[in-house]
Amino acid sequence: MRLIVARCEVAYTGRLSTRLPEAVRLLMVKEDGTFMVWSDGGGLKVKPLNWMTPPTVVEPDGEPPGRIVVRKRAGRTEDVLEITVHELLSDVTHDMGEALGLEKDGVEAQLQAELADRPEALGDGLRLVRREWATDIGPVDLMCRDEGGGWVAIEVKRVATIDAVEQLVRYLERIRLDPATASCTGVLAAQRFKPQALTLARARRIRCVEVSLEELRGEREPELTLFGA
Amino acid sequence: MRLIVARCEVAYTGRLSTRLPEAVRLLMVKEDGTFMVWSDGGGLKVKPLNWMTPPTVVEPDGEPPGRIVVRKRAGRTEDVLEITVHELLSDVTHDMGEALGLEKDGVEAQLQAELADRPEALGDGLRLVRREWATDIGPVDLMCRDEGGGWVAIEVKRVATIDAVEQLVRYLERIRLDPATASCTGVLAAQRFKPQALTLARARRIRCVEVSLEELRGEREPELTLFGA
DNA sequence: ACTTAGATTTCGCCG
DNA sequence: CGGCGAAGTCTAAGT
Repeated sequence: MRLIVARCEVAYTGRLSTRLPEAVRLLMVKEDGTFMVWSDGGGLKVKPLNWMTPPTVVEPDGEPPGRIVVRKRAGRTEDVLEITVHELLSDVTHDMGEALGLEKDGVEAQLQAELADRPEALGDGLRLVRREWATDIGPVDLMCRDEGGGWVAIEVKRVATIDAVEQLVRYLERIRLDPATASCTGVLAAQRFKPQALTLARARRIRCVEVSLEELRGEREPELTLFGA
Repeated sequence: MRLIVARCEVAYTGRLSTRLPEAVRLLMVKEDGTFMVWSDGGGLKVKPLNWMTPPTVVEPDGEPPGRIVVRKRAGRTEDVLEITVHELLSDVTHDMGEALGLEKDGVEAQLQAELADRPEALGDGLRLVRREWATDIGPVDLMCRDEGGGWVAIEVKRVATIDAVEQLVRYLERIRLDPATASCTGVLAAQRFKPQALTLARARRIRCVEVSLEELRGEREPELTLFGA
């Protein structure tokens, strides 16, 4: 990885056009060809001011002179990042070797897996029939049956937005076309609910259940929050 | 800005839990308190492996010893980034001073502005009534009237997805509740249309019009593409 | 190669 | 401060 600190201006043209006035910035060039421009503040926090993902071509390869140009083919057009260097303050390269990937735990997939193991957390007597139940517009996360044998389609989200409600409604439309599942009801399960989602869900007769990984894993008492009827 | 290169392991607990095995990585600490962990490759390109946005507390402040802990209050819980340093390879700080913001040109706001100036690009005789026409669930981008005086609600997107169609349909539902605009029709304008969006738009009787900034600005001939009827 | 959906999305705007 | 919607979203997975 190469780290260049320089007083410079930056111009980008591609999907849009941007310009950065002269200031001291960090130019970060990763081994894979990723190129990024960072400032110390300026509103953006975790996102670079400008960037280009591989495959990139950087000119020139050697000492940074007055100008660095990064290019990339993007369909029929070309993306160009043009850096005018006014003063070079630092230029170091570090060999960082191989890096193993990031292990994650707690994303939506885990939530779905836990709910598949304990569907009763979403309603008394619920039994799992299938994960990823196919419809012709995509799979519903969980398909269950309740105590009375009724079908229940379940959509799982980390954060439930208005779009999640619409998505489940679309699935239900399709599922109910089949006489065998014509009376299927819908449940939206999420760690967090946006108010608009709750409002729309009520109008669409979707039941909402707030869940948490800790509770599902039995680390906490299940203080189930049910919205709507 | 402080740049630390070190062989280290990283553990994060917060909204989820992650772990990074021992390897050489870049620790980037911005003046505003943003903390990031970078590797040279590893799949992720423009996103850090781990990060924490301000306000953060970093312990300790001085020389990085065997351990660096970054903390942040996040509602009722706490986010923690714990870095075990096995070997310090570099630790430099650069004063980057003030940096002016990024000037952008070509995003959705521009597209909406151009269409507000030339609504006829979306249909013969269209005249703008108001931008950001308010409904009780949010504003429609453009409200127009056609040659016959009929109302036309227009949603502008850079890329039109199925969600954009749903959004416009929700607006139309509300607009049509008012007898004065009960016959309002809908137009979805975008630079690019996803196939699913076109299919759903046809079913929902939303007209789709492909537009481009260049054409709207008169830099190219308007070779209008109309989808559906 | 293209499309779809999730993300510790991030980020800006407006209430 | 919190909700809402755009983003050069980015990224991974499926087709």
